[in-house]
Amino acid sequence: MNRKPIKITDIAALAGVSIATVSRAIGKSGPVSQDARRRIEAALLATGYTPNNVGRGLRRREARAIIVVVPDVGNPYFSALLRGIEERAVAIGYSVLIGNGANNREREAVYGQHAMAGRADGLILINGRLPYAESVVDTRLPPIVLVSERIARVGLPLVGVDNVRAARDAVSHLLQLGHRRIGYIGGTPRSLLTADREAGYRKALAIHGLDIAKDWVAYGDFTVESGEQSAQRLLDLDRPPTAIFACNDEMAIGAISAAKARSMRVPDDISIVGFDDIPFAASYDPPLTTVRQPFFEMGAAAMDMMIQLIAGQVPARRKVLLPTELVIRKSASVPSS
Amino acid sequence: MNRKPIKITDIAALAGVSIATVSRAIGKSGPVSQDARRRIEAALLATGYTPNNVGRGLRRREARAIIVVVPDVGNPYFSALLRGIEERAVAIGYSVLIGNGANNREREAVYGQHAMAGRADGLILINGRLPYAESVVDTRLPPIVLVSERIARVGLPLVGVDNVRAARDAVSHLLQLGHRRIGYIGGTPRSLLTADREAGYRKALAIHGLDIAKDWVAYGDFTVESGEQSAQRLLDLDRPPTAIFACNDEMAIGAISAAKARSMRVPDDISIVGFDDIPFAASYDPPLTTVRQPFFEMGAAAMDMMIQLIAGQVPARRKVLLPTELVIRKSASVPSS
DNA sequence: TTGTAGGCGTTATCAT
DNA sequence: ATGATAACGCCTACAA
Repeated sequence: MNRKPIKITDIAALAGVSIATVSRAIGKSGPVSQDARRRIEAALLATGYTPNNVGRGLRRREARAIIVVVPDVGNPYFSALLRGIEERAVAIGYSVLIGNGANNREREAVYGQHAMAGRADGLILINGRLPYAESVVDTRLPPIVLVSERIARVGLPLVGVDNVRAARDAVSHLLQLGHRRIGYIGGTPRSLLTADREAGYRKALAIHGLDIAKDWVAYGDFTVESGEQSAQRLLDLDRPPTAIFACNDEMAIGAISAAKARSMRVPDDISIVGFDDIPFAASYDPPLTTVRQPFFEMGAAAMDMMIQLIAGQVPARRKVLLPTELVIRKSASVPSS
Repeated sequence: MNRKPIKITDIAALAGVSIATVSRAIGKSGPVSQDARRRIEAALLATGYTPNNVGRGLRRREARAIIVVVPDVGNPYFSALLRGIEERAVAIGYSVLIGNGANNREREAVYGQHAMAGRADGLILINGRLPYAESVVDTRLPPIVLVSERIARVGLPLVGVDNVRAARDAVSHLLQLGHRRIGYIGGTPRSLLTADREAGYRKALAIHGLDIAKDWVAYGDFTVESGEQSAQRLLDLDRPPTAIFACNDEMAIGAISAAKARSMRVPDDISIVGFDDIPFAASYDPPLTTVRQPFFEMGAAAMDMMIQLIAGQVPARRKVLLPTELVIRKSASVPSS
């Protein structure tokens, strides 16, 4: 219990030099004689000294940490993103603080506070919502980078994918397989993700000159259960779709459940395509055909952008769109009818 | 880009008092007159001032943050754990730094360094491995709490479950259903988790006076693929087991895949039980019968213990074992043969 | 090449 | 009840 940290003074005493020299030696921030350097390094080794981050941070006016606010750490979708961020952060000696928004505005606001209290030098938001009143935007906040979901009306730097295009490609795949009646399951209607992917869906059908029955579009809330329920609605129609494009993999899995529950085979009786390619997509039965988002790369790109921003540089692009890839597995095939 | 933080001096000037009084007012650490308090609060409101965490940390010699080292943030298993930790941490104004060990000793060591650099007041380890040489244990490190996996030979405080007992209960369930030939798929052989759960498996069979054929035990590495391969080995036996208990859900899912691949029906032709109850266990086909670990509660308990440790208190118990629960879904039933 | 000293923003001690 | 002032651990002019 009686931890007593080693301080720069201890090293200085051991090496028989001043703390300034030690600091210069450690930070390579100034000239140090061979002789002094040798003795300092010996002391360093003997003690295992590591500079105190708090003292250093105070002096340098930085925290060397960033906060990542996610809507819910429970979502597997974020883990690869976090890995990407973490990978880059660690490389330059930054820490990643995880902020679990818990889908809750107040909880998210806590991290805005933390940022303003100097706990972090930057904020990466993965939830499409600002953790503070918009009025504060330009004053006491560190740099902010958005990932995945843009925020309406706010021109913040963003790393994401082209959702419209990706959705269009996924639905085009279904069309090429021969489907003509294709349903869409969106997430929460207000989400821009839902809207963008729906736009892509509509565009693909429009290109083929196909009309969309109003009944073919249903909205859930990104959960497996909501996907199940939405699919039930679509399947209950008089002329149900022969294929469904779901806005994320969880809902696609829910849709498959719903189909199986009424003894339909996937993909023989109905084709289903998801979005994200979460870790479990490949292990599901049938393995999910889905749009892969390059989560790791997105996280890395976001952190790279953040590093530039923190350094006071203007990033090359304020909007980085990474390519998606349609991963064709077994949940979609030619229509039977 | 020209953020200029508000400092305590600004508040003092605005309120017409000394910084000492402001500090007392904010921290409720001393007497402040009604009048002064009113003026200070007005200034606080007007500026939106938040005390700088770094300055405070330096003075108070604390970081008000803890580091959680996980083997791989990509694993869904950890997310609920993180939520539990985060929930408690946030309640007392602590930050959670996430340390992605990436199953890599060097990467893990980084977080030991961070801790020693005063970046965090505590270390929660979820990987059964120390992020530093054992020789440093008692010197410059903050309090440590282990979660889930104990570390051999090191008497650190632990929050987990009774793996032996939980595994025994799961296998007993299989026995009660009527199975007599039961296989076990473990994780990496060196892992204590693997060993403990295997011990429970053996104990259950021993109680029933059943012998275990050497071939019935296979080891993977906790991944879906390894579960698939291990199950193939078991299924290839002349007299294959009628049921398999897998050390975690991923491997159980892999085992189900393997069974399906050879046109066996689960649970009709073979019963499979997992461990963990990860989010996807319920959505799989068939929904997985598994041992639920109370991850959220484990995280919360670990953080509670950490809070005590940081406060210099001796925790009530150095080893907290939380109850597991066998969740009976559809992947195990009475044997057909 | 080296050391002294001031300051980063806050809290705590000690007079007043 | 209040206000100077001295730390906290580190870095960096500046002087030597």
